[in-house]
Amino acid sequence: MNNLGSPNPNFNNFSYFPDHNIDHHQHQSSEFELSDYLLFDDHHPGFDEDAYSSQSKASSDKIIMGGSSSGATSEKNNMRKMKMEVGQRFAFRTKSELEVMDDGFKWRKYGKKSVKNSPNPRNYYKCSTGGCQVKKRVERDREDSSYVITTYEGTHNHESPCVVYDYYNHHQQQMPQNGWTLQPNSSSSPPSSSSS
DNA sequence: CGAGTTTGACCTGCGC
DNA sequence: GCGCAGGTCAAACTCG
Repeated sequence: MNNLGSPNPNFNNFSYFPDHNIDHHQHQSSEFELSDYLLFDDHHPGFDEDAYSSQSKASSDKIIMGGSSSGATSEKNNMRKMKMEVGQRFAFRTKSELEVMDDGFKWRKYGKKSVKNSPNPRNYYKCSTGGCQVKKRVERDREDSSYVITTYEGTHNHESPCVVYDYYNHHQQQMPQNGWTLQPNSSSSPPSSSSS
């Protein structure tokens, strides 16, 4: 993984661990750590999480890159492509016992698939905020099931609900600190408020 | 009762 | 053209 340190500027309200914290060979204390992250965007088609997580070539990348493909596509097919063309993709790998990271957004699970060559199923989530088309895929690393590979696709068109919480915290100081950065769902020790 | 999850079916693209 | 694999849909189900 060589493209570390390229946080996606379009990924709203998403914070990144600094490079020196990214070392998946030195996990010691925390039950969760960000180990790797990848940025996929229209200008770097070579970086595809499928290439990262498997040897198989995926079709979704082509779908994103190619706005209009064959032309002989059905309306439904076009709809699919439109849905896919929601923005950038960003994948990262974390060491965590929990699969679902609480990144501050509200996700709705819409599918689950067993993946070939992987004992672990892949889960599909959509942002449940109305009008937001961001999706994410969550699956365990096939080579080391203690790692979770999360792939985000698209850009949120709204603020993270936890930003509201942060705002509320600053002004009311009553709500429990709800760190919205990468953290396991049930974690009670979020990284200290990351918003400056 | 509404929101979220589960899960089997369906659709599409790709490789052979 | 066929089969496989990945991704999505949607009805049924669960939970608060």
